[in-house]
Amino acid sequence: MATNSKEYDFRQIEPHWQSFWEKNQSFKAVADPSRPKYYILDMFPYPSGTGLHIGHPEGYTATDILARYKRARGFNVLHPIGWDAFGLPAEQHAVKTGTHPAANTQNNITNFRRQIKALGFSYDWEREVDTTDPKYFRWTQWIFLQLFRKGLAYVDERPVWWCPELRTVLANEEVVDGKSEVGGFPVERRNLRQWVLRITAYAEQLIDGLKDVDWPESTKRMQEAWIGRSEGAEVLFKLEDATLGDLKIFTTRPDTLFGCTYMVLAPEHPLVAALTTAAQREAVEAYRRKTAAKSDVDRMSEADKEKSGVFTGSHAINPINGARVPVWIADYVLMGYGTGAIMAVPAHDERDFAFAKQYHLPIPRVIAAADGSDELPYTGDGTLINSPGYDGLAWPEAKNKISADLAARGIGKGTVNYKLRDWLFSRQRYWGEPFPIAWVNEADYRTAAALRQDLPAQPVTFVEQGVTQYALPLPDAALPLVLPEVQSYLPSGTGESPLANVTAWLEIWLEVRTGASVPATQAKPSGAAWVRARRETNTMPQWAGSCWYYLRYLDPANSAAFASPEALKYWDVPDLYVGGAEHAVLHLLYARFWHKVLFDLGLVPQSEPFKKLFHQGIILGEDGVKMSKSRGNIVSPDTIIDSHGTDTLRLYLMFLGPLEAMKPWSMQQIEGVHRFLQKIWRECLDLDGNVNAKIADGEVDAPETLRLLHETIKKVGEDIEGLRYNTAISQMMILGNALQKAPQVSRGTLRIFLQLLAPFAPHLAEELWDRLGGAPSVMTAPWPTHDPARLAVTEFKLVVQVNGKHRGELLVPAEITEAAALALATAHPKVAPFLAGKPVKRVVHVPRKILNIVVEVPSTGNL
RNA sequence: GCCCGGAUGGCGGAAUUGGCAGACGCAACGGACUCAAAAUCCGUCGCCCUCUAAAGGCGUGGGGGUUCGAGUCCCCCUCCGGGCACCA
Repeated sequence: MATNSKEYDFRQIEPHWQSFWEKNQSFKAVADPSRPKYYILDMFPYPSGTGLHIGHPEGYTATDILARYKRARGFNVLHPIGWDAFGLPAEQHAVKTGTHPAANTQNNITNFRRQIKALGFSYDWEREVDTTDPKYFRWTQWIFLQLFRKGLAYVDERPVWWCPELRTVLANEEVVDGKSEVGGFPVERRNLRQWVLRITAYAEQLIDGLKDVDWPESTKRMQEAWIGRSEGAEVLFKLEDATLGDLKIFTTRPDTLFGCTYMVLAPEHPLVAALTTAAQREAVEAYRRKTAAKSDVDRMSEADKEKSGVFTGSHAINPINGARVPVWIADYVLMGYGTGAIMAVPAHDERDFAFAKQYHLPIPRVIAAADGSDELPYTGDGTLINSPGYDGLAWPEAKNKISADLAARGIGKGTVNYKLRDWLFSRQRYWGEPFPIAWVNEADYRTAAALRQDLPAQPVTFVEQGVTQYALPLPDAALPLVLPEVQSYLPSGTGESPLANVTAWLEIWLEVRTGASVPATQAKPSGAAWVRARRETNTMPQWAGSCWYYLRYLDPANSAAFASPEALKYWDVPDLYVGGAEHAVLHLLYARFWHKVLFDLGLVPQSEPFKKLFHQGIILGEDGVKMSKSRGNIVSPDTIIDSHGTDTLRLYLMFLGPLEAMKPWSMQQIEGVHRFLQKIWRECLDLDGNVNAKIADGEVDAPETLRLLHETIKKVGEDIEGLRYNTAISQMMILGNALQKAPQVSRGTLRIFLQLLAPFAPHLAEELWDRLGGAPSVMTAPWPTHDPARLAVTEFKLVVQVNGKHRGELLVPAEITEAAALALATAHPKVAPFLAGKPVKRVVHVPRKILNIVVEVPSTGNL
């Protein structure tokens, strides 16, 4: 039932149809194996306190248009939304105000939900997920336990940013120029106990899988570069002091082994102390202290500055030629990559070259440049020189041969290294998923191991003050482990999370089979399965909840599994995933990692989670720069919905330009699309709100109008499939203008027009569809199909060129021959003068497009 | 430094496999309607030359090339945006 508004009163019409959809559950998705499904996913938002940003509706409108279109094409569409609601801002707000972060989070969600509903998106609200809901994070914890059991989670000391003034750990992005972003206090590196996920075990699979997905090439390349696979060899160098064993290095260039004139160890390398001679000890120790005080960031920012390092006093033996080479330490070699030790070949490596110059080390050339140049360092192709036994070989050949020779001697083997590091998976925070882990002593762990089948093959341990602690997972039945109430959301002050202050929750008696617990201050319950335990105080990072939410949408209320096998099979993974390019690496890599683990465990049917990915572009402020509070150029969707309506906002966001482009907002341009919608309203209804008198039943449309209609059906459909909404809208404007100029329009034509418009401006389309006698909803009408016969033309405009220059046009029959066209062209009054007296050299005829007559140009002597 | 992406009127942008550059929209200008304004409708709208027009010339960041024909393909360069950055 439509409204009775006489003019385009979007303030009445839009809420009216939104409540119609809600009442009719128009977007509810029900699994139905007899129908083809289409799963279209948005990156779910973090519900911030500032509300929706104009960038949100850009991506969400794009997916909504496709969702509505696919429904009209007969697909069973799954289009869900939810909240990535754990996160730092809510926690900081809690620290400031003392209110529970959950309360603030729920307020923000309520506001986001209101804003998103006002935009008229066709989400199935019954599938809404909230990562902070224990019913949701129960399964986040459960998946973590699967990783834990598989040996993919471990505990290690890792350096983190610590701010003594704020008494808290800071994330990398909260540290700016060595100071805390909040307050500007100095920060330092501190080693703290951290959970780490073994994502490196999946490095190869994560690269391989990229071959099978339809993603932007740039995003695939970024992930590839992030994983950073490189093939090379590990080579053993004997140390001069044979009691110290061998020094293992990694190189991608074994062919340059003869050019090695020194070795470099990372300052943290375990052999450094033993290698350092008495004479060098003081200098080495000083250098190591200096390096330890620096962060990775400092080490990086000094990258382009001078190299630095210290000689250890010891020497190693080059296995290829027995040469005695000095061993140095330098911070340009990183302990975290390869073996933390390199052979330096200054002639053919920029970094080694800079270092050798600095410390006056020899730089012998062993690769002759292909172009004969003698500039150093030289890192290009060439053939070996100064390499007895290998001289004259091209370097790839030499690489193979030297590798093989070293392997035969048992002192080298081919290796693959990755830049990818294991994933630091814990935060010293309150507002995150608690780890379902309790720490126990060795004897109690043995007790548990005897009673349970679900512990990892190797126990996860951590040595604290000389005592080895064992990580005991809670049994599945004990999930979710919820956050305790705390007195203060401030960190503990020791670098541990606020959870470390909650003694009754933290120090417990634990029943190892059921996960039941009582505070340790109470008497120990009787029974051999009760042990003394301390809960894990870290919480999971915000990435955790977003790693698998697309699976929960399939079956959001399931309390027996994260999703049923039937739901996983029917809905499958998203057919399209739309979100910002800022998640190109982290979120999209982490989620792929989890999905592959679930696949290997037989818990999901496919090895990649996101078959097709698209990044919407950024919308800049009217001043052409990124929207920000400080610039005051932020546009709020609420304001525009109030002034122009959500249909106008949706249409304008899509009309701005290509979806993937970065483009500026313009308040003037939005008037254009608003006028277009008003024009359509007037085409359908007169000033009294009655059906426009020019609308007639029957065949009243001119043939050219019908052709345009069918061209538009074709183009709009194709453009929606290709996410080219800007050109789809411009085609609809062309048709709208033509209908306006026609003296009469058939009701059928107008109704098709409204169907095409419906995915873009659904409220207006519903209203006018109803007012023109359509029922019960424009969305239930099947998508129109174009009739190819209507597109046929009998004659067309042929462009005539002379020597490639446009000289005239001919209206000719569709199937004209080249000879006939040439005859017409030579007689053409605008063309003839350019042909007069000049012999025709050649004629190029592209049927239906162009006729180019190439003639001899008499030389004019001088130009 | 390395790897991507981009540059088209006053503005946002359009242009199958190379085939009428500037669709569509904004702004601007002229006209109709109106007492007037808004709204709406009709028209003009890349630059140069020209009284206007006809006709012509130039034109897709810059320079070269391939081609009957280049916004589109190739080489070099400038600027802008994004990512990575001592990974041996």
